[in-house]
Amino acid sequence: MATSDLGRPAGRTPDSPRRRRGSGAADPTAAHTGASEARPPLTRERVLHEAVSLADEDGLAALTMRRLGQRLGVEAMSLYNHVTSKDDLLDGMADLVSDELHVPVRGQDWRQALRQAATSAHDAVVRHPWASTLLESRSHPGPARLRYLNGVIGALLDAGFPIQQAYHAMLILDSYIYGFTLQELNAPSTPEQAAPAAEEFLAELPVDEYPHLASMARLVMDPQYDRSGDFAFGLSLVIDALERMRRPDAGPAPG
Amino acid sequence: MATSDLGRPAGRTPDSPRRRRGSGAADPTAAHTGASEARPPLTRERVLHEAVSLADEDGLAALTMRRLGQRLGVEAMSLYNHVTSKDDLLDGMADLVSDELHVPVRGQDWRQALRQAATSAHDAVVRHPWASTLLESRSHPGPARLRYLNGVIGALLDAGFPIQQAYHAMLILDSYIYGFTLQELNAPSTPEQAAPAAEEFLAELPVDEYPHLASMARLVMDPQYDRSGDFAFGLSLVIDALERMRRPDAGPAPG
DNA sequence: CCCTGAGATTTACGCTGTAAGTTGTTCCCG
DNA sequence: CGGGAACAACTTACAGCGTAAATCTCAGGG
Repeated sequence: MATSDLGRPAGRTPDSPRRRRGSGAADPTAAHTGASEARPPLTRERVLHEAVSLADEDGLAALTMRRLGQRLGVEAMSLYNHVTSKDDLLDGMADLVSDELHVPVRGQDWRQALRQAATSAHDAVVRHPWASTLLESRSHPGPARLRYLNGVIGALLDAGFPIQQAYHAMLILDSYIYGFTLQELNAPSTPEQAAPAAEEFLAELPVDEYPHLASMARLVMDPQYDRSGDFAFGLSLVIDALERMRRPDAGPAPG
Repeated sequence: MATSDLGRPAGRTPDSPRRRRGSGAADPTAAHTGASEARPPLTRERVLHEAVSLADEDGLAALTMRRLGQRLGVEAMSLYNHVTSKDDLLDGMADLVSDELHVPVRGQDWRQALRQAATSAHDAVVRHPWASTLLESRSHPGPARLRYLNGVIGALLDAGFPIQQAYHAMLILDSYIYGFTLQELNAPSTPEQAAPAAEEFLAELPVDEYPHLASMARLVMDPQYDRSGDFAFGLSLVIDALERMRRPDAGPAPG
């Protein structure tokens, strides 16, 4: 709900849609048709939110303009009054997800701040698995993503990282977050799904040919094994490494 | 060129294509039509290699069955004699790329071995940008990928990592490789492309709203700045962190 | 000689994103 | 109140997609 201005910085120069903002001040949902129970008018926000819901429920492949229109009680082509193309739609969806990320606030311990930011990014992508491909890959970052990036960099600079080190730190951190989450999404998540899948995998695997892989598969398929802390574990390892980059001479566990 | 048996472990149970291997022994390229200059017969390998070339040249979106058939001098439907579906084609392509990765050999220093493996993975994905999405996300890993995974795990176990730590280490390492490379691919690579793009980005960016992001953008768009060592830098940082995980009590720079 | 069977082809279907043209409604201005 | 500009929604159409199903081609074996 937070974001109320999408799509400003990316230029694009479309003809009509994209950004209504400066036009008036009137709430578009309070328009015309007095008490008539006509369907609520389409807005970019409504289109984007419905697209996110559709992708959440049925996957990104199921997000077609026709199906999206159907859910909004409208023909597919009507969507193009609020969105310049499907690509623009995806950009908007990506920024809607970016808006769910925790942006570090000044004055906090930088390690705590980064841990929160990273965890929120991880969680958001888990909530919206289809966004994994979109978040980093869209070449037109929206305002929410810009806010997030600016906040993370700010936290690093505040912590005393020189800008160059901050750049490296962010690169490494984002790589970990993004890469880990993508791997996680490609593995069946819930234990009741994972167990039979792993069973089948191991059954088909030529164990004598890939012995190390097999024993690791056995470890992972153990229902005892709790994977929920894996992300945080690696995250701490990475953040500790960054701290050591910042203060090379300090002891192994700085305070 | 190395791999000569694709697609064994994944089961699949198709009807006719997928694996010919045990059928005879005859080289399929030496078939019939004596000296006639008929086109060489299609094989799964030929189809996969041409698909990789096509994706390398024109991107994954341009890889359609019709265009692929065209390049092979054949109708689209003929491809289905050698590939069960487009998904199967993608699996095969992914494993062809996996075959370019360096598999650690026993007895080597584990840090050196992992560095080589990681670097080869990074380079392979840079060579085949379309593979970034495919490599980790295919749920039917081919033999080349299995070899790679088995080799990396073996290197970690040889180094003395308990299996659980090895699992964490591989998760973190793969996350870094995959995440970094994906980020890298989404940024314009060559300086002559990057400079105007960054210029435009900075020009459109509300600098007072995102000051930290702006100053980092300025750093990165500096033509002086050489990004070629960034991957190796982060990789060493991660590997050092893994070493510290293995030997928590050791000094800061173990050797 | 024809039969067989594998592989190439043809045809067809339902789907996609979206360009272009048409209709309908709302709002502002005189 | 009427006229007309804006614009949202609808309709139609098109080229392209993956692939199921039926058909055609032709070398090799009986």
